Amino acid sequence: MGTGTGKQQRRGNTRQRIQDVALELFAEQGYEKTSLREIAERLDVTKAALYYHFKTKEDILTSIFDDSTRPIDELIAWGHEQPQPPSLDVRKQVLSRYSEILVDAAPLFRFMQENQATVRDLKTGESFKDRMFGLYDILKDPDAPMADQVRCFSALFTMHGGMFVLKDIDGDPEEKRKAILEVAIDLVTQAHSGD
Amino acid sequence: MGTGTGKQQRRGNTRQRIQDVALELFAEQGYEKTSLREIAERLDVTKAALYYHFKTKEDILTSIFDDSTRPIDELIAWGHEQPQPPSLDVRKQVLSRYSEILVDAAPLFRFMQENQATVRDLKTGESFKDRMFGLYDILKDPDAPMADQVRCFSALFTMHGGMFVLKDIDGDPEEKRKAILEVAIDLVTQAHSGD
Amino acid sequence: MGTGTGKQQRRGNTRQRIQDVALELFAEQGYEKTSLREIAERLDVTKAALYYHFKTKEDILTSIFDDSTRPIDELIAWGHEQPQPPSLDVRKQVLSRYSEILVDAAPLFRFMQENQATVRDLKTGESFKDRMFGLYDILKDPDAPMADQVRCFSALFTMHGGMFVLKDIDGDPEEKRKAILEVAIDLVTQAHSGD
Amino acid sequence: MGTGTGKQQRRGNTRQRIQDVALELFAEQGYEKTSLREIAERLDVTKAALYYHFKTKEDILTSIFDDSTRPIDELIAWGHEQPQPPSLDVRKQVLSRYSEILVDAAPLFRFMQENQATVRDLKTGESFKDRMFGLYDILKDPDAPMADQVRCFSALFTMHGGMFVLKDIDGDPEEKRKAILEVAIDLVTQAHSGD
DNA sequence: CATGAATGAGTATTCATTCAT
DNA sequence: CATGAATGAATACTCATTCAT
Repeated sequence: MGTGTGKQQRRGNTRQRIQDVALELFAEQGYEKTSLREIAERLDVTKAALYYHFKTKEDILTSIFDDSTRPIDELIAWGHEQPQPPSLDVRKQVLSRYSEILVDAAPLFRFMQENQATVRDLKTGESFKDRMFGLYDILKDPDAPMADQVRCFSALFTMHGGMFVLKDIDGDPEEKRKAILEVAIDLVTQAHSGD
Repeated sequence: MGTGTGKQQRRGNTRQRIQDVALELFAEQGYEKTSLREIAERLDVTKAALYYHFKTKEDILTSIFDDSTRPIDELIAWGHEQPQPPSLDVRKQVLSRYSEILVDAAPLFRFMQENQATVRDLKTGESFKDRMFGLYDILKDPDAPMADQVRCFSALFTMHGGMFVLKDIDGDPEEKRKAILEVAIDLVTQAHSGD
Repeated sequence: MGTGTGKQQRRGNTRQRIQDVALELFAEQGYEKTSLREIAERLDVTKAALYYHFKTKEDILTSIFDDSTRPIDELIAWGHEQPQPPSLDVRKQVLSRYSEILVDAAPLFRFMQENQATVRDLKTGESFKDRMFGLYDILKDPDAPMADQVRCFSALFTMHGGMFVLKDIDGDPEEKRKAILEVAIDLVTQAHSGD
Repeated sequence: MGTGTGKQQRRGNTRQRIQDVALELFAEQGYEKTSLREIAERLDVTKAALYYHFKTKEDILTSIFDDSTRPIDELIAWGHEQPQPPSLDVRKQVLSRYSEILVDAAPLFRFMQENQATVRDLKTGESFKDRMFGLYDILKDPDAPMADQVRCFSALFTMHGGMFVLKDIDGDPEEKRKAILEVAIDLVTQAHSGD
């Protein structure tokens, strides 16, 4: 049998490999600056092979996005089943679960964050925005004072920003994640007690 | 005769007009997706004319950045003159002044935020990052617990994010700015009291 | 159970179906602009399947052409058996029979007419031209004055052109065909009486 | 001074040269099969140079067409000033003038004739068709019997077809043109006397 | 101060074709 | 009988940049 490496082993999983390499390069260099030539070369296939698996460049991105995004959709769906306005506990849970999702989908989120301008007029961009507001919808209490609404947004931003800036900072990743989550939870807690 | 509008009036300030139009387009569509042809066309000059005023495309961006960024440099310089670790009052003042700077330089910041991937390997990108860490350096207390450090970062992020997300939200701009500033100040205050 | 429509029913006649769809698309959009992907998709088979039935794209066209063209070959063969120069009656019969052939093979002829440039350096193109001159050979009298030779060509052209332009014009198709045939016969009649 | 050949001399007339070479190649090989690379190579410039002068490939064709087509527009305009239905003399003059126009614009017309399928969904195709019907409108008498209407169309077709088929035939070009014109005039004369 | 003309390197995308299964 | 996966070569088009005038 023998687990052949190289050209042999890669049958059937080309589609997946394209997505992996593409996301890696998109995150590293940006969407516009990553050419299909580059992706193809790194996979050691021709550009045309990419077009066998995906209809367009945008389609590659979309497919990655749709696959990684399911957990968030589930979280949003769960949130919408909860009573409105949300209890503090629901808010905390949302943040907590979101924090874990972010860790898994880190490269994609980093990409989204850093390529907003590019992605804005792609379908992917719209979906992303929708999801952000979807989360915000769950956290927010529309009757709360403005500062408390800001706090909810801020909690989300803290988590996003934190994920990617703190890598330039010393410390254990898991510990950092927890610190970030703590601050975010603090923010919604204050927003809640303001009621 | 007469002062004439249009082509006549725009003598001598072409350089400035290029910067204005360029920033507008960069912010609207992204740096990569904005071509020099587009900038030139909107100004009703030829592409070659742009090269009379600026050495490269990047140079246009750099020049805009350097011009709009001075107030931040001054703020950082002022901050560094203050004793370390910073008093709560200093922290508050930094955020407050930064908040005003952000309002004025909104398009540039929006651009920076949305084009990180692109701008990362431009000189401009480096400078921007330096400035962010410059501000953070002033706010932070290296001996504080991690959560408090996160709070300082979070304060900065809240301000950045707030500026651009809250435009999708109802309410008077100045009021929103104040709410954002309030939350940011709250964050550093808590960070401070943790000492 | 049941004779089943769709995929089931189409056994064995795939080759024919390819030809039909191909001709339809070739006529509609032109040979170059019709891709094998398009043909395959419309038939709900893969491109590779086309290659099971035909060696090349050109081969598809050639096969259609060869199949639809037999009646003309027979007409030409018949014409060549007649005494030279042809009697007026022979000429009339040739036109008359040709008129009917044209009706049946309309899509192919339309295609040929509209894709001359493309088809010129395909085998098919050569064959087509040969056949045109074959017909002309039967009609013409090499000793007649030039104007009469033109009339013979004109008769042929009238029939070709007529078929495809008159569809943009009101009136019953069969009536139009007859009017066209009448004019064509008139032309060869005049050519003949000039002798 | 010296009339430098080669790269020197060709300043200012590049646009014209592109049109010339393009028409030559379009007519020779067809529109689709002529690539911009080929045009550029034959002119010894880069592809990008073509794009300095024309916005798209189609634009090259359109520009050629618009330039060569003016005489026909004038002829149509003149025809529309004449009383309706047209006198026999007007009809003859239209054909006669059209015959001369065709000689001058021969390559373009040959191209149009041979690339109908391709050109159909280009602006140029529409314009061409419009012009054909424009001429037909002048010649036709809507109240005449169908056969006479066919004769008018036939006259036009005879001229078009004649131009390009007769080159495969022996004889002096000018003499052939006259024979063709004679047949065409005969056709409209008959159509007229049928009134 | 600016333009007209051009370039070289690149891009995403499409196509006819092949072949092992 | 047909497909899934891939290729090589091409295509139209765009862009930042240059330079003589």
